[in-house]
Amino acid sequence: MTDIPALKLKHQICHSLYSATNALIRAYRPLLDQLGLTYAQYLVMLALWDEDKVIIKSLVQRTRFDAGTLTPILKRLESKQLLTMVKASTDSRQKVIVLTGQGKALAERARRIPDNISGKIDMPADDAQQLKALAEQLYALINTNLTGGDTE
Amino acid sequence: MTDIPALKLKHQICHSLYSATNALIRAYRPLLDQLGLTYAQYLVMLALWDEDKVIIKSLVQRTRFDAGTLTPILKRLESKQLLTMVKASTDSRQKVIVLTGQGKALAERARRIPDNISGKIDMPADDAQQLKALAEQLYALINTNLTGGDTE
DNA sequence: TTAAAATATTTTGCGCGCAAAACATTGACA
DNA sequence: TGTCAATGTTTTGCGCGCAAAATATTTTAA
Repeated sequence: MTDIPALKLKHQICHSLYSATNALIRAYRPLLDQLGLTYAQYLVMLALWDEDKVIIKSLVQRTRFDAGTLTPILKRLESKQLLTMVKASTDSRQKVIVLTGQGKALAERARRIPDNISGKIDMPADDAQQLKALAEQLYALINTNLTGGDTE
Repeated sequence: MTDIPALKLKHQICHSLYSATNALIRAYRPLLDQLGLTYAQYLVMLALWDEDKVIIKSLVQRTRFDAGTLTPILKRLESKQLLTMVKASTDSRQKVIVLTGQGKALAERARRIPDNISGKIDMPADDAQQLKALAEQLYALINTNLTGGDTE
């Protein structure tokens, strides 16, 4: 058709990244279903298993979720009794996220997920690490050059 | 907290991939806004600029979108007068997607987007190519080992 | 001290992303 | 030839993802 090489779908990094990410989320789904979590909820729980009793702003930074995305996710996790949200005593604008016993206990059941996924996908460890490093690099580059001039 | 190294958010490839992909989509947004397209719509248009007059099933394969996702995207592109959907004469279950004049013309305006993005992000070409290759590899691995046994 | 700016979170509105179910049409084959 | 499975597409329902606006609270500074 309109033969502009740069516009070929096959040349787009974004398409490869996009479809790989979606495929990965799909691969997680059957495992996460067993924990009653979505992929996004799993990422939030990972962050909280690392460290809880944190304010939402901190979770926004660590999970890299948008605040407007995070709020309803936290509400759903709260309604599943995995965490509670309490007003901070020092600054009542803030809310502190605290894992419940159930929330902490879920980590044990999540334990086998990483190996399970690795086994399912079977990418050489070196390649996987490199993919991770390059994705991190891309993320960093985008968020550095973010405030560039309007490319009219 | 629950100190299970494999569950550390920082060790998750999936998180790096996920946040890089979302960041990339955000980076595209201001450019695509000028064309009146979303990111997903842009990927579909890329596929159609490569080749149109194809049935939806073919677009599902090439774009790697779910059929249930593609239908409403195509409807929106149709309502923007960029394409039409006509029943196939040979098999009336199928619908053929045909670009309109406007749809084809939009390729010209989209022409500068790839360079514009590259300039904005400024990742070394080698790294970008490797990232693409690894993402493709991951996609292929997931879709190969897809029908594995239920890892109970 | 009070008005205005800053900060933390929530809400709104729209467009995916996808599993599962529903529909429509065609093909197979008894 | 009629039934039934297969195929192509759409619908449904829910959960993000995110920009922009709204809300609540705190800080700043006049």
